[in-house]
Amino acid sequence: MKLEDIAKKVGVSRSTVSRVINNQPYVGERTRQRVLKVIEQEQFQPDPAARALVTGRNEIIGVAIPQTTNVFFGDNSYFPMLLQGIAETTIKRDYAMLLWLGHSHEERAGFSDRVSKNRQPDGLIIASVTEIDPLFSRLIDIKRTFVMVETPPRFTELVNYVTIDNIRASEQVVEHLANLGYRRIATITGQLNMGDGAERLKGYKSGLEKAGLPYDSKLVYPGQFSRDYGYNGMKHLLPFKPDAVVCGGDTVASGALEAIHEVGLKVPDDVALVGFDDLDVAVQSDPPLTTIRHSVQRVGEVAAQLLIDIIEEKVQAPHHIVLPTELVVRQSSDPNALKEVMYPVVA
Amino acid sequence: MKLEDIAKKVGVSRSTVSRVINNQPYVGERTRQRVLKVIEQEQFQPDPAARALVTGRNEIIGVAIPQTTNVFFGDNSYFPMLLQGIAETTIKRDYAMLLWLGHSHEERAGFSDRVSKNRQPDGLIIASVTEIDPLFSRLIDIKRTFVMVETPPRFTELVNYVTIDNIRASEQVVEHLANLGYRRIATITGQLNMGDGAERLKGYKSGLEKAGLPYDSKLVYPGQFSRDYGYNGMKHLLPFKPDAVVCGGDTVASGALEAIHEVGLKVPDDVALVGFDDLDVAVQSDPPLTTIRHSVQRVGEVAAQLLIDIIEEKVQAPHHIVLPTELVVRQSSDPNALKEVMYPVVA
DNA sequence: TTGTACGCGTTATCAC
DNA sequence: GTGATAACGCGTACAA
Repeated sequence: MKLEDIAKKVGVSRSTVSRVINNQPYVGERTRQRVLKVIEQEQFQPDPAARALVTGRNEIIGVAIPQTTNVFFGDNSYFPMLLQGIAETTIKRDYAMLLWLGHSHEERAGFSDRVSKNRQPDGLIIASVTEIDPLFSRLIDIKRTFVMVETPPRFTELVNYVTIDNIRASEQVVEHLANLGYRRIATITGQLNMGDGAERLKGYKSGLEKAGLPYDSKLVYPGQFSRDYGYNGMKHLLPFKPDAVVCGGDTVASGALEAIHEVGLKVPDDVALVGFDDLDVAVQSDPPLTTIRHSVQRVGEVAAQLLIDIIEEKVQAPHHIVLPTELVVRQSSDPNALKEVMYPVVA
Repeated sequence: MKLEDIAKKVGVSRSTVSRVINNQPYVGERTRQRVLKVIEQEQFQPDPAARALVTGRNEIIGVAIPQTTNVFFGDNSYFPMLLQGIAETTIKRDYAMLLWLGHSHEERAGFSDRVSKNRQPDGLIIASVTEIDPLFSRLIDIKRTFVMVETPPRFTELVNYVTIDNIRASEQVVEHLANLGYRRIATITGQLNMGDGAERLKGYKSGLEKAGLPYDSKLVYPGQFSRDYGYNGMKHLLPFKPDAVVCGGDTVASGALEAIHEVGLKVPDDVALVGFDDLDVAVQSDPPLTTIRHSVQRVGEVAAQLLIDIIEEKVQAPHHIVLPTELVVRQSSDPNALKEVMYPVVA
């Protein structure tokens, strides 16, 4: 079935049918109805390739995640949630979503090539990009439309991005701990060549400053967003006797917790612990983790909205969006925090 | 830049350039080299839309996951791994991957519509489909090329699929427990209207039979692949005094473990516990879970290979592939099982 | 071995 | 309001 077949069936020309399909004016109401009826009858859908050839658009957005090893598998709910958010928007706006995943045993250049050479998507969302990622500069070079999740490593002003307020959130964490009387506040960071990791450290520092506490580099362990970095980081920090540890992520904190328990110390009595992201593991930990809650799903949703708006020229690029966060206090920092129920009880 | 521009630059015709690009014969070696050089210089890539219009192919495979609430977020590493496996193959075969995620607050019909009406992908992989899913029948109706992950709910013989040997695996679990002397072996199943869930129950039953143990419906709790179903299921089973529980998945088992601990019983002393899938949670549990190991990633990889082979007519449909599994014995069923090290130790 | 000419299904641009 | 016709960029028989 093609446009012309429909036209013949209705007794009008191709152009009229095309107008109806694309909701264009200059079609009589009666004609429009007759056309719509036949389209419905025949379950007709215009050929996307033919349409793309002439319009230059595919109604597809691409999503590229270069770092699967750390992000995809480490924080194992970050990624599905981001995708879910993006999907939410693509459904609403009637787009499809093309996905690229980086490979551990593949050079960055290869990934960058695959993604940037493919012209099928009308624009891209890229996440978890490090400072040195070639994809980033490449996309800028070839002037591809894209939106970053997290703050861009460079050209910050020129690039479209959606992120959460990492700096403010970390400041809040430090403030919370300082208010509870903690004085030797250490940190195990996330990956520092990524936007989120770097900003959370930045917030930790400015938080200390605002609280009037000294900054001590011995209390800073540069890590990555994974459980084993948390474990190793904590082992490293323990000799320096921190009374509280701010972690770059909840999985990091869960590793740190393991290390603390291993040496027989208690949380929060001996050491307070704070995560970031409010993943499942934060609630499932014993004790549950104080953390920063934010909606990864919402970030994905908004990033996709922004990208599509840019593609359809509804907003002007560059555009920056910073989404809010919320401090969630649990027992890992405050023994008096409200307890939450974990599972539904049997009736 | 189009085909013709390259042709002009080299001083040959469009067709010659096209032949070079598509590795066709009847091009002089000298000419071929000259063309390749200019293509390289200009970083030329043929317009995918134009190409698709004439070939009818896009080099895109679609991936559809209707059930995000349970599968996507519940078993939070199942999904990323499946995608990672599919991605592995698409990279190798030079395909791209179009992703559809179902929405909790969307009727199944809507999802089914979106996926089946989109003609961009050359074929589809569908996962986690229940018996009643309209997508399944729809795809058959419109004769779309697709490969299922898990055993299809109906028309099993006619549908392409890749799955693991769930039945044999469950039998092995029961055999293992019976050998250790357990006699009242209960089960908390996965979702029974999905292939994996149903087959694992089937294997549990035939396993009992082979072990010469009686089947008791009181010892079967029909659940879903999630932690709270495990918790509730275990609460329900406890009054019937099982001495071992076979769970439909590791997350289910981890919920069951919680319930067992809550009433002050010990694993495996009072009740043995076995999971399925060998997710991270299986190792992280205390005690670590005996489980069935299989590679979800491999399933994805093979499913994509099969699909692309079918698209390119390298194999004939329908085609069925069953991948092997491995029983991993840990402390949750056998106190004498070897202990594994969880984290790398600080140097 | 190379070039010519046509077709793929749609949208855009004109006339009517 | 409606209909003819020219693009869009590429693959491919067929002719040279």
